[in-house]
Amino acid sequence: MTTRFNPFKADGLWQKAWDDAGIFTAPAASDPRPKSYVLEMFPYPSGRIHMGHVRNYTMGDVLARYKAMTGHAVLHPMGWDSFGMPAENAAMEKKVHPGDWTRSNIAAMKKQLKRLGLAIDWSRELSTCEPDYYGQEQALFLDFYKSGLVYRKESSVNWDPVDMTVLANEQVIDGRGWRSGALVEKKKLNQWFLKITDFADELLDGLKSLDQWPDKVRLMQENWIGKSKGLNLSFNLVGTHDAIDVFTTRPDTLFGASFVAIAADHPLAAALAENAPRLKDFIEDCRRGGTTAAEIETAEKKGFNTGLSVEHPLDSSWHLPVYVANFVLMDYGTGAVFGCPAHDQRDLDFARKYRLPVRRVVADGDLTDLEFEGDTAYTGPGQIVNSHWLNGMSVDAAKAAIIARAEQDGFGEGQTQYRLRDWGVSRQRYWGTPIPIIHCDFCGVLPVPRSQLPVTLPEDVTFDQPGNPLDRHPTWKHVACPNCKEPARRETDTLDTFADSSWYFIRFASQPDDKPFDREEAEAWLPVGQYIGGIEHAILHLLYARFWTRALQRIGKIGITEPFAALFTQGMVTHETYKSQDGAWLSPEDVKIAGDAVTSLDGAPVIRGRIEKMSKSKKNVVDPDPMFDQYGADAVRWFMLSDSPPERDLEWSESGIEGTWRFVNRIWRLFDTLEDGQGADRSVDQLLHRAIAGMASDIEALTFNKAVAKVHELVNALEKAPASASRTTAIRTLARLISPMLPHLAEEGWACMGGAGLVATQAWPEHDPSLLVDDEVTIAVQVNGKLRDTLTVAKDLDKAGLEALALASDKIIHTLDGAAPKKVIVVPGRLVNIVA
RNA sequence: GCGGACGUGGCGAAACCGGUAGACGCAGCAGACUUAAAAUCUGCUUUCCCCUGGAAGUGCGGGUUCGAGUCCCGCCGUCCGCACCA
Repeated sequence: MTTRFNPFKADGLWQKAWDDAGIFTAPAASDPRPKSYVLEMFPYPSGRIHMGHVRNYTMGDVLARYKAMTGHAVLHPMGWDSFGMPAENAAMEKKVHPGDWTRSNIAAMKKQLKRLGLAIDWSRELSTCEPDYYGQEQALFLDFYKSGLVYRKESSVNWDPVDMTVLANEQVIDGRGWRSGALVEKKKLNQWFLKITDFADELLDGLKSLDQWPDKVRLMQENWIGKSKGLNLSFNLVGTHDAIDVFTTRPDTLFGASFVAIAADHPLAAALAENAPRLKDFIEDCRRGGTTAAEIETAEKKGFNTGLSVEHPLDSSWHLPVYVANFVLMDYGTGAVFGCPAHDQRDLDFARKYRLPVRRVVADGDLTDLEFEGDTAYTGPGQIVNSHWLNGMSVDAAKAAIIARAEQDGFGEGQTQYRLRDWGVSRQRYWGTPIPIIHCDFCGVLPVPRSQLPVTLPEDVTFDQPGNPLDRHPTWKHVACPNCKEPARRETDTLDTFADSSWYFIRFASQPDDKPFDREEAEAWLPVGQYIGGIEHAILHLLYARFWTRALQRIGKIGITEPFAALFTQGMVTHETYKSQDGAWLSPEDVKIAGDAVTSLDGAPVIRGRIEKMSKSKKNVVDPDPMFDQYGADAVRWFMLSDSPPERDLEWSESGIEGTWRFVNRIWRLFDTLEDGQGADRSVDQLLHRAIAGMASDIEALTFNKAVAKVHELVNALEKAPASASRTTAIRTLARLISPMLPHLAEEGWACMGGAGLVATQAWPEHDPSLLVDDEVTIAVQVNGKLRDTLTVAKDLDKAGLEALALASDKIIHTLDGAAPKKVIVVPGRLVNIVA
């Protein structure tokens, strides 16, 4: 008699068995087996896990379990990225302490993750909001400080005057604070920076070595770093001894210059504005615009003629007007440009508007006239024209020639610019790592002595008024100066939470009490063998982590350069969205779907929205707990791995999970009704060994959907196969094959079939290569490239034999209808194509 | 605007180096078992036609090739990233 698989019993039972046996505890770094460090991006403890987490962690889990079965020493840890704003928002809204809120979220999510049956070494669990983690981060910060990788500088920030806080760019919506709705101001504050720009070239070059990263991510980082080579040159201001420094990547177009433009924030603009109210108004106008993408896109090129002129560096009698222009950025290059309208679209727009000369200096094909027609700048390659001694050169040769001349004559020098800026890490917030610095009126800025680390956050804080609770805490910031012992103040800024996630993978590999990590132990595990996470971290997190690792290398703390050898970015889990007539979002639990009609539970019509990433705000989230209750962990895991390629989005569907539940039970029936068969069945042997080989390569390539299909094929065949020793072996082996993906079912089946020990600790089965090839193959016979017949032949039948057989086929004779073949192409083992 | 990815049945997809398009799954249809339902099992399921067969077919239009979903050129569409970066 057959039974149904009972996940409610099996899940807990086997999870406990794994825990008791301690099989997921990573071995010591000295373990001689090849190391495999599998890591998924650690979660922010928002409260509940969602299907996106489930998908992410299931993928990593399959790989970790597979690696263990293939003889690797596996490190597969989990932790919590637990500092950050949501905890402070919760504190304001719900009057709970950020620490309490965070820790209870962690407890709830950990419970949910455990239900998934993940092969995680929980003994290495870490949480970035705990002093044993952030204290070590402070030690690293001080190491960087001592090595000159940290500095403090006045910098302008988005300031919300109502909440009295600094806002990140993404928190500024249409120029207003996302929470308060107040108009955001630019404010100058002293802020801490990490010198990521010191590593700009290395971070760029290093991308080349990351051949197991998606090209897309490497390209995004390359663009983000934004290296460009050009010339820094000076334009002397007519009638003064001052000059305007300009950066250009097109020095070859210098003879096409018709104006110089400076940014509204340029010091010269500010100086001129003091005596020119209209210029002052214009500068104000520039500052206001340009906060949103839409505004920038539609922004008109606008300028203000300062009345000043500069000398052309190659001809001092040639004077160019100086404008303040809204499209020139202060924080790129020198904050000033020269305009060559014929060969730059922005400059052309500007020149047409202010009726400035447009001189062609690069030939567009046969077009060499000095006067440039039209409103589309020519930015392509060509020969230099109308440029005196540069004429006839290519663009590249002219660039080199001008740079050489500039350096020789002293009006400029070749330079490389980066879009990348230093990493501002100061946050005027409570729930983050305190920056371990003391400000003394007499001794200046001093690091907190090592013996006083960690600098812990005070517990008794309030969130009932705006501003940083650390700053207004009655006692916390008041300390004695470590140098002169006079009263001094703690730094009240905390570190950007991206700092926390920039080294957690090192702390996972090695977590001594007295230092951030042990070098030898960390190097034994690192770099991470496979890192898995969302594409949304393609730039910031991954770039900061790469920087942090290099910084540690530079100061001699670690010997690795790149933290993540292989990166995989998985797709999102999506779900249809629903809205009621009055525009409120409805959760999938609140709607009924009957065919095309969707109604709420009480029958009111519902508007069907787009399929979108699951998010709380749109209520299209599906909580995994009820799924575990109904189907068990394995059906949920299986669904997450099925159908959609892992890098693509996966649409959650109720019918999909039901299908996986049925399949789980079909496998169970194979295990449950297994009987000892007699005799070999070569076709079953072949199927099994093909599945073994195919699944191994699919799992290694993370194409889990294909591995799933192979399990389906094997199971379909085994259900139909007559009893034989081969079938019995195949079903026993199946338990090992599914163990990475369906670990609970595999254990239950393994035990039910009398297997010794835990299937999770078994070796991945070896495949016999001789069983992967057939003795007979089916080959296609085409006439003029169209399939007309298929033949089943011995696999090594030679060309002549194939040709003869093909030409003898009734169907082919019929198709040819007496015509003589002009040519016959034979690909042994594949096809015969007859050209008639 | 710049950069990138993608486009295959009703749906999710597969197709390795250019060699039998649609494996596998979902949904659907028909049947078996059942008093009935659930569960399970069997079969069918790209479209069209003059249906023991044949034709067309991988967003559209061209090209290379004995042969193109796959390579090349040009469009169209969708999605993503960056965004006045000199």
